[in-house]
Amino acid sequence: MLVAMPELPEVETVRAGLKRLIGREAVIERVELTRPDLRRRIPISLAKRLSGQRITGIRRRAKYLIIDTPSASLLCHLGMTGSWRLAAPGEELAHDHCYLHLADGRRLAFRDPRRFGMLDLLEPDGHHPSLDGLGPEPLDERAFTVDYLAATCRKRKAPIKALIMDQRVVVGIGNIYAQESLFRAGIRPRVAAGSMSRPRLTRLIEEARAVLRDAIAAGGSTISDFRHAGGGSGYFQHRFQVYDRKGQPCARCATKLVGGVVAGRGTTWCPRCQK
DNA sequence: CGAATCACCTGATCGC
DNA sequence: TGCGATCAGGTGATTC
Repeated sequence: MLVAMPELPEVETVRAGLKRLIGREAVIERVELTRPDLRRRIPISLAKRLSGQRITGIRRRAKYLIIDTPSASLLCHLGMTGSWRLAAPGEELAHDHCYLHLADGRRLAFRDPRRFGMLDLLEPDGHHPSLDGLGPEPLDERAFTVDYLAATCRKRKAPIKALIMDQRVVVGIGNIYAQESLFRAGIRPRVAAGSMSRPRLTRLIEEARAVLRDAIAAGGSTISDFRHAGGGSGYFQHRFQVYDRKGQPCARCATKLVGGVVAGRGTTWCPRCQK
């Protein structure tokens, strides 16, 4: 089965799903933690700070989900395998790490088998070590500009793929959407960032936005243990053109796709379409 | 400083 | 059938 990890479109889909699920008047009656840590320790004050609080909003920043309350916010990263779902009464799955018991009797479950995710408190001032220093949102046309990207790439010898996956440069793009963006833009992943021309960077920005928008519109991509908020049925399986397709024919020219390790991750590209 | 490498973790897959 | 090795990847720490 084709797999896709939670990158910007998937997190955005979870955000939208949770928001619809929660509705207008949701109150967190109680927070139940089933373990003290994920990849990092979960603060013991988290349950106390969020219990009894009304949910005032659900946001996304980069690949982070933020559930706001007047007291503090819940900052959540899905890591590789994190998911939120509406748990059926009495349902407890392996790797359920946190339950938000709502005042209306419903229960939201955070599950993350691999525990690469994160649950933390975000103070009302909005500052957090994981958020400070993040780059612009790729869909923010005022912040993620070709001027900005060209200045960032200048004199950098790292592969362009490494740059666009670097959350300090631009957020939300992981191994999958980096590969898809580069394919669509006709750029080889190993090209040195500093050697990219302005027109090519412009094209890359456009294609990255396009593929992210497509995936959001399609409801995010998915993996076998990834559930959309609400656990709905029939979630869409996004069609990738290069990710995990090494050895298969290019969708555009039918040349056999090649692969290697770029920026420390498995990477596939078309040797003919991408220069 | 930039760039590369490793650690974290479980489940899926592969070879024998 | 079973079992060990390998791989996947976001982030953050470490190394060069």
